[in-house]
Amino acid sequence: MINITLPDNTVKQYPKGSTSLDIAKSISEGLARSVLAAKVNSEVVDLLRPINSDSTLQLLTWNDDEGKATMWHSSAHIMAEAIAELFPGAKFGIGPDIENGFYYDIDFGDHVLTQEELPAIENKMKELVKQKQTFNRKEVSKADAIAYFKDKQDEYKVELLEELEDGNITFYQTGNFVDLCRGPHLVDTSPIKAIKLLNIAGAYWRGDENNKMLTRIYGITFPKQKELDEYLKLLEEAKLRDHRRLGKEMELFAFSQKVGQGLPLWLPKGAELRERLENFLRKIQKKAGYQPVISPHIGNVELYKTSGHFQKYGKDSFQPITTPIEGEAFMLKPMNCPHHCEIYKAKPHSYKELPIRYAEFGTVYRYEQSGELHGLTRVRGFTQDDSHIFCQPEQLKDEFKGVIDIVLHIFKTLDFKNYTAQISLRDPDDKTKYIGSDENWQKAEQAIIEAAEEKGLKTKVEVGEAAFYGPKLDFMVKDALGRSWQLGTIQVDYNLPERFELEYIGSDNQKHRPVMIHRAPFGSMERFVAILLEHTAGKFPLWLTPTQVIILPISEKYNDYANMIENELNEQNIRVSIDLRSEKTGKKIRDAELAKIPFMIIVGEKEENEKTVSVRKQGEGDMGTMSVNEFVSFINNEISKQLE
RNA sequence: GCCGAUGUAGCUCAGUUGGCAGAGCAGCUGAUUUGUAAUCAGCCGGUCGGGGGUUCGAGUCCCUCCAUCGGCUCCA
Repeated sequence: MINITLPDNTVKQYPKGSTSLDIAKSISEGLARSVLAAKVNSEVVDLLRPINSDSTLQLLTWNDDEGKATMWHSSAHIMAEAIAELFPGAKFGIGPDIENGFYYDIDFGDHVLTQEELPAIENKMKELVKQKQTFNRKEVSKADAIAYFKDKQDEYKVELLEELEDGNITFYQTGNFVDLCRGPHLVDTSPIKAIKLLNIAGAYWRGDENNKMLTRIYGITFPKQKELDEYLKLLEEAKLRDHRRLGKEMELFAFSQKVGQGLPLWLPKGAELRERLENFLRKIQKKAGYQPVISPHIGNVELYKTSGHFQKYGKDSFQPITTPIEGEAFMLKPMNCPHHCEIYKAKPHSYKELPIRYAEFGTVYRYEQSGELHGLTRVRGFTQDDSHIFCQPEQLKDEFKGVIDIVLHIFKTLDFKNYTAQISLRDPDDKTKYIGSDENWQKAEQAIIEAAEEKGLKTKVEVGEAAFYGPKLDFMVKDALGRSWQLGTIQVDYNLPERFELEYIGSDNQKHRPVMIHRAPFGSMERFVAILLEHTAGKFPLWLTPTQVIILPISEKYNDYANMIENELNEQNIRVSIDLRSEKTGKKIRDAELAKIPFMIIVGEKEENEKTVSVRKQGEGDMGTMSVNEFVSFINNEISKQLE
């Protein structure tokens, strides 16, 4: 007998060699039906894997991420099986589960798979699932495995196999389809009740753009049709929150083919909104001891050779502008740091001045690949809420923590709850991508890790994601469709101060090198506004939204009174508009609701006689009648609550 | 940049085997004077993404470029 410890710490005895499924059955039939995989001693395994020694066991169902992952991974196999039947000769790359579903990368040879063919694959999958096919695990030797896939002429699997260690290789078979796979998998296909193949995309084999591009098919499965329907509805609703759509509807920004792709045009309402965001941060920065600076939009190529950016990105930038006579070369500013370094150098500095914090809403231009451009989140011209902090080495950690505070304050004010704090470190195996000494990298990475830890941030470490001059702490936030975007960023840099030979005079009367922090709490105004749009579905907080109040007179008879209220609100710095059309009130309310204006003021005979206003809150309805003064203090109170 | 898809009025979308470019909303004008999510009528609005080709004739077929969308790659 062996002892099995369940999640609630109860210990039960089972015969040696019992499977997780046996144990599930012994607990309840219902559990046995819904269990998808098992976590035995923190390893997720097949339900049919025998357990031979005392273990902890967690039975994984659809409610566990690992349970979902197992089902989706198995679904990827079934999709591959369906494709192998429908498209003989198709070769298979990799087919993992992902956050929402699964994909498989497939080489269809000369055949170009179209969206129209997906239902046929889906139907085949449904057919296979109905057969209640089992997932049969088999351990194979490396030589046999390679021979099998060589025979099938599947060079992708052969390539994968050649990198695996012998004695560690397993196949999984469903029906006639055999796949190289570590597992785990479902016992059989019966939990898969609803299937949807979502889209087709190209993907480079092994993620390397020098390799062949395979066809990637994304799909998702659920244990209930209802859950699939709900998921598809969610995707539809996400489209309504797309910032590109909302930005157009709300007249915040636009693009023009004539101006050029990736070059956003801020419309009046968007420009004002952005200004409010900038002023919000300016106020915070002023309090935190930042000083504004301004630098030009172009800089001599020599500047970027000094910083190292030219060597690293010169080829992929907008190419230098050359002067007609002297032949000097200037680049469109792709980042602000080199300029700020030169501002620092404009005069000698004492240790008593440090930290020096230069801040600039700096517009930069980067030649992003055309396929990468995406609304306001990835553009070729954008404005960073940039700052560079120059400090003594011993001040670094406190400064870094101060910046974390600013980022968190902004996220809290704008209600970003689901962010990931990502520590991006250098890839120690590929140092060619980076500049600077090992010692400085070590110090910089240590500083970030410690500061994040001391601030109690839950962080995720990504190796190889650092900037070429230093490691960073990035705040990642998801858009409506779940795609992750970097907003705030804080970076430690020992390298640029060296390259620019920055100095300060220490208390010992000797020259010392400052450490530099690059930081942008919003990231860029463009991307931040985009993500904020998607999070709020265009219903910005009151302090930020373009129009706070709209006045709706019941009929033209009350236009004069409405105009009077408008003037009073204007004088109180409330952003107010007025709907003087000769439409019925219901129509005016509908339009104001759709325009996402937070408050409507409705005035007619009653209000004019009583010198009051009727207030309606967007999305909620009638709030009753009050005086103009009461309304103004109500609004101001709401705003100060949001900004505290 | 790569793979695939898409591009018709400001927006959402029709447009038959190639045969006179349409609707709703928005906008403008007028009527109406309205009480908490759509009043009625009329009018305006198009190089069918650009260019080239096939054809008696192209929104429709072919080529090419551009832009957009979904991914991949990249992201200072």
